Amino acid sequence: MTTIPDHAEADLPAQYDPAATEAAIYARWEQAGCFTADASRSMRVGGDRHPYGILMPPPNVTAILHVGHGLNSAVQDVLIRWARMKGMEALWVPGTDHAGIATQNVVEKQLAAEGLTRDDLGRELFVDRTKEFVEKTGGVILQQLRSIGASADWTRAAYTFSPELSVAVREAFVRLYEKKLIYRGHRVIHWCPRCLTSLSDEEAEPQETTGALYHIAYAVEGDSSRSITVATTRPETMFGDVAVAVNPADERYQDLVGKHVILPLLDLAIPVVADDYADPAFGTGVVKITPAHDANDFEVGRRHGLPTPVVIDMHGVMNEVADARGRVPQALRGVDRFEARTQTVAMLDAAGRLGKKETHQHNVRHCYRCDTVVEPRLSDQWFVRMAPLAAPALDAVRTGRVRLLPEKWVGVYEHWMTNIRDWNISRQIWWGHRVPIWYCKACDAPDNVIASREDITTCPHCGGDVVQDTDVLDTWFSSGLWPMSTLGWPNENATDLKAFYPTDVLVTAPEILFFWVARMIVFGYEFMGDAPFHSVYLHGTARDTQGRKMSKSLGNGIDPMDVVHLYGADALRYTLIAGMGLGADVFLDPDDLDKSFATGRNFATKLWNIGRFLLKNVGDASVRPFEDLRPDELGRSDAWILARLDAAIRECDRAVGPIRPAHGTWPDEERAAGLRLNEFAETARRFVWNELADWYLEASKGRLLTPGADAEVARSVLVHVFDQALRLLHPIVPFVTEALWQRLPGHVDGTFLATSSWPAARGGGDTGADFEVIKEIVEAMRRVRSEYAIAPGKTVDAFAMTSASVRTMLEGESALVSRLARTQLAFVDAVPSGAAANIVLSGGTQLIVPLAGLIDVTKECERLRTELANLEKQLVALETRLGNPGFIDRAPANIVEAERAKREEWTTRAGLLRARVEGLCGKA
RNA sequence: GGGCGAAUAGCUCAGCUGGUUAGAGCGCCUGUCUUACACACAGGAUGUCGGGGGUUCGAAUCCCUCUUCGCCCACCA
Repeated sequence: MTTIPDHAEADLPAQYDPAATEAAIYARWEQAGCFTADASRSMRVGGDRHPYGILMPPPNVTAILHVGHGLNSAVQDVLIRWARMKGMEALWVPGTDHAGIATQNVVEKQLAAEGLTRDDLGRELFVDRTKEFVEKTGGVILQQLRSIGASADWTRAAYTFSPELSVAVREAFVRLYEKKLIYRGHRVIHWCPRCLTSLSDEEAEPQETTGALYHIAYAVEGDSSRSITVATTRPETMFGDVAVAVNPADERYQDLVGKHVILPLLDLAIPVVADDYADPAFGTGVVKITPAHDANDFEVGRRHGLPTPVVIDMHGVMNEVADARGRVPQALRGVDRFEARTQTVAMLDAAGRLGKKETHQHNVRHCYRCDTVVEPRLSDQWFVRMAPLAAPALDAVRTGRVRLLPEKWVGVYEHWMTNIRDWNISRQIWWGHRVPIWYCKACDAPDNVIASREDITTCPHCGGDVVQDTDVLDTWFSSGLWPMSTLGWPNENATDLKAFYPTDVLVTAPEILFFWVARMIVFGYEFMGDAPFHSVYLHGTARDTQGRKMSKSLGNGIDPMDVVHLYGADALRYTLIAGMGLGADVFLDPDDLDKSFATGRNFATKLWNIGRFLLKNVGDASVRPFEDLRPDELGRSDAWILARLDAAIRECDRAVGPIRPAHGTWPDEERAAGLRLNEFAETARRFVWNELADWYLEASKGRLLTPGADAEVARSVLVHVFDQALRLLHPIVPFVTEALWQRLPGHVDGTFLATSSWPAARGGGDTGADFEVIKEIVEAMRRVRSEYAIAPGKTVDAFAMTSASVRTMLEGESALVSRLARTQLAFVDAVPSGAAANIVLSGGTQLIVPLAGLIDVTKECERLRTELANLEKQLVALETRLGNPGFIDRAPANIVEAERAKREEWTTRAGLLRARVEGLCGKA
């Protein structure tokens, strides 16, 4: 570990070495408690500061950091560091998710490697083993987050399966149950035959699949000459058929309604029912009804009072599971569903019942955790009644209590919320919060189902034995409570809860808008009576150069830790933040990290070198306090850089945006304001690099080398401006800025940039216009030098023809012009004769550069003529506009005024240019 | 099938409620080891703002339409 001297000598390496500094800096931040929020300082509990809270989307406890986490955390860290510097009591709650199915799958894989299954261990041992695994290797990601600089409050790290959070889960479940918002339902749900659990609608992901549509002929009972044909993609489910349905309006089949058809292979008579569900336009217009294996068929079956034979078991294997005696042919029993499909088709073919087979594009749902094809299955599950809960959550977004950014997600959210379906929250796995429901074996009254906040062993009604429901809850049920449970809910008097709920911004990926975000809002209203946050920042995805999502399976991912080791956390953060528009994807090349992260790495190095320059040229002798400088002491470049700093501060503030809605709800004009972190990064970069480094530093070199009062002013301004720049950049690149800030002259031991204040614009004062003129001359002269390929070492003479005031000013800065553009500036009252380049600057100043021996007159004339032609073309367009009566009448006065002023300037410029062309090249 | 969004420089994107000669980063070209930085400095080139139509004094910006991509939702067996 390297220690950081407070006032380092100037012999720092030319290249920033993040590895040597980052870990040490982070350790010092953490030791000093920089990131630990003090709830008592929140205004909500009588403190002196506005609270500002962010809740980390808890990564899976088994996860290791990938670039998506990096991106997500970088955004949050920029915001929380910014809020902290803004003087708010900033709390970023980190934590992990026990991730039910995902974690269970990992442990099952380990067991499989040992030749074991979870059943070999039994429930209790399996849960113990998983717990042990999680304790030992879980939470690695939280450590990794430190190395990318995440300034979370680790003293409050939470875990969705901790004892505290388990209390919250039970409380929420029981309350909802008591309000009859949780109920047990017997219906067809999505079942993963590999994970052996049910899934919510959101967890069963549709994938576009090319399948086959098989036509099967069902003979009409009592009329062997007639048959009707059904079309199905899953022929193996035919053994569970209890009817065929036709549309009541479909004339083709009207006479068959009420009659029976013979189910092939089984010779079973099943009724023909009329139901609107059958679409006359699809396939043959006849649909087979398999209530136990299709959610829609289940509804049809219910409407018509049909039985529900189950012919596929929990493993996705054909079997007579329930109400299905004699329905599965002997040959198919115990056969996997896909193999059974092939065999069924062959059997139908042999029986002469198979019609055509068409290829068919359709969506097949897959398990979001293991990608197995989901099987619709009839079973008993716990559901949350969503419609009443969704209403306030929908309203929150509509009224602006909660804003979603980018706003395109609002429509998606509203659509989902208005068509919301009940949420299946029970899972038939072992790793998770056990459903807090017990069944009494003995008594029936009032019913035998007991929901309890405490574990119970006996029935509160009859004292008999009870057994707990074996299901666990959907992992998203506990995540949905995250904003409350991490702050102490259900203890409504918990200080953190009072101090920080509701929080401010939630940063996450749009993929989990419904899984997580919507449910947090729902629970927030149900249990706390308010939304958990006022802004949702939905960021994009990390993609490779071909636009593919980075993923483990494709092997196109980038390990953020590699980037940290190679270029540092700041390089990673800056590259991600600067490259990511609001909601836009980030494109990186996993095969060329050097190129991908050059932006951030180069920027960190640039900052480092500005620091080196400062330390070398300013030294660590005491510096006049900036506040003591009088306006008349400031040089032209000082005034200019201070004005630019003010502008940069304002632009950064505007980019990050309003902290929170002023009155609880976002007004329309602020709904999309702020959180433009890429604009923030770009503005800060432009200021530091293109203004501070490229101009102010260059302008200060001469001054610093000449001891005296002006050098003291320059030292003071330079330190002040760099200090402010480091503050502006700290949220994005915390390490290098902290390392440099602590080396600034006057740094007080034990203080951190991380907990210092955000810059405020000073306002008023000199706008730095004088320096702009100098800048323009330097730029013009550099162009001339480049254009005419003048040797770099050679000094050029230039004559300026300008107003007396500008002339006086320029005379005072001739040394600067000389140094920056290697130009010897003199003044004339009239354009001298002879070959020369002539440049007209804004404000009418003319620069005449004699180029005897250097200039190619033909080329110069060519250039001037082109310039003149372009200008004249623009002027014509401008005249047309100004000559248009409609424009004068309708356009706002200030626009018209601006256009007139422009005409004036361009006309003058064109005149001068024309004269120059005539002088140099003769009449055209 | 329904809904939403996008199309601007070679690439990734800014361009806010219509109004300077449409911008940035990266890339590209030309010079330069100028005493903080070659991970740098200086200079430069590049766009019928997806096509067509309309509204307007004025359109990259608003409206319609077409084309092409993307996203979300959905029970079409």
